[in-house]
Amino acid sequence: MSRTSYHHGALAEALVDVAVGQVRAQGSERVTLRGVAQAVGVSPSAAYNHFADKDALLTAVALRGQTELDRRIATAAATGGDDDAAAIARLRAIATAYIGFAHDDPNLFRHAFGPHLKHGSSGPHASGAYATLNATLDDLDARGLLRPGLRPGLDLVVWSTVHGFAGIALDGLCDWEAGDALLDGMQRSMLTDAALAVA
Amino acid sequence: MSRTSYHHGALAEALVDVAVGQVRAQGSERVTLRGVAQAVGVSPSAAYNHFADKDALLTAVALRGQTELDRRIATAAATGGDDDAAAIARLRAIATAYIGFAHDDPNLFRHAFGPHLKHGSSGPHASGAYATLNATLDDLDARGLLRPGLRPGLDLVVWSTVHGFAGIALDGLCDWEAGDALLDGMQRSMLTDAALAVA
DNA sequence: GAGCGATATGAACGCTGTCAAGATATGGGG
DNA sequence: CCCCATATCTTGACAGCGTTCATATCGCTC
Repeated sequence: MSRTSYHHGALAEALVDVAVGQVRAQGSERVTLRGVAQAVGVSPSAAYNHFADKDALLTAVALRGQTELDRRIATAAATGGDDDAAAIARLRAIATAYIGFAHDDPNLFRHAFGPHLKHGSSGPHASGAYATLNATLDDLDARGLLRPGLRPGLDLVVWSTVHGFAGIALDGLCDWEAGDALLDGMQRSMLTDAALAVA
Repeated sequence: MSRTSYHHGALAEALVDVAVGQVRAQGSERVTLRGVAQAVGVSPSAAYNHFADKDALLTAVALRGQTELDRRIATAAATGGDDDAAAIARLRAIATAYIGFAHDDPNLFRHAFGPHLKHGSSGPHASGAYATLNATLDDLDARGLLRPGLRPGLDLVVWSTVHGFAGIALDGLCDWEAGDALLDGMQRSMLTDAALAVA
């Protein structure tokens, strides 16, 4: 960080920081390369020393969004004790965190998915959030809390359900309050009667 | 429809038609008011006699997408006979049609949801597709094919799951081929063992 | 200290959405 | 039958956008 204004020192990071803020505040569609550069206090063309084009910058923003989602999921999964009730609560907490991110940060969530995503590995989502969900479901299955035969493919079902609800609520097609009922319904469909009694 | 080129006669409809085509082909982000006008053979500002701005035109396109989705769902729901197996197959056909629309027409599907959607009624999706899904689930419940206690809220769960998978596959986060496994898992979680045997 | 690569600037280009003013077609009332 | 009010389309212009290119400046190495 130089005192002179000519060389910034960490322009790339600063640009992404500001861009994330503007995507959050205005939605990715309204974000302008020129506007981001001006907010950083730099000329528009300076950005091209660090990003190939505007899309590259927005891709970096999308990646930040994914990271933030992973962080929220990890935090949610790290709570509770070791008993069956805690295992069930953990799944619920993960799902709630996912929906909560979409609710708290709608513009960043929308941008984190969508065309700017880089699908490096074709496998279902190489991110940490998906691994966390898988581990949580494995735990539930090992405890015998999952209805028999349901575990295979359940990760994708749960992820789709939560992700789909986030999108639907985000589009104003249903109220966020319906999220609790959704998770209730999801749990009723996958847990054993004994597990439901514990939960 | 005049022979002279000055008055078009049905510009509004023509603009939406072309705009739908361009959204389909290039994605809504790349569609240009000027490009649409030129394709129709009209000056850019002519569009402002029929639409307040570009967003209004894109909203009309989104509505067309919703209509197309409704049409596909209705077609899928109109198949099969009156026995239990047909009722189950109907649910599957609806879900497959939903995912199929996203797969066949990714750009239009993406645009049909998202910021350009007009959420007139705050209730969950006033469209025909949602009513069709509800009726199908009611039918399954009346036949006793649904696990007890699952019906309330199941509409939102199923819709979220299918919609979420469409979005996930659309983003390249998992393969479209996983759709069958997803629907299998969904059915396993909601149908009775007897119903699964019939299916 | 000289020079060199990385980094930032400024002006320019073509494209975009949008608007105001003028031209033209259409349809209903004298 | 004609004429005018009105809806419709064109032309020309404006500001703002992403992007590029030539130029200027910094900071590091020899």
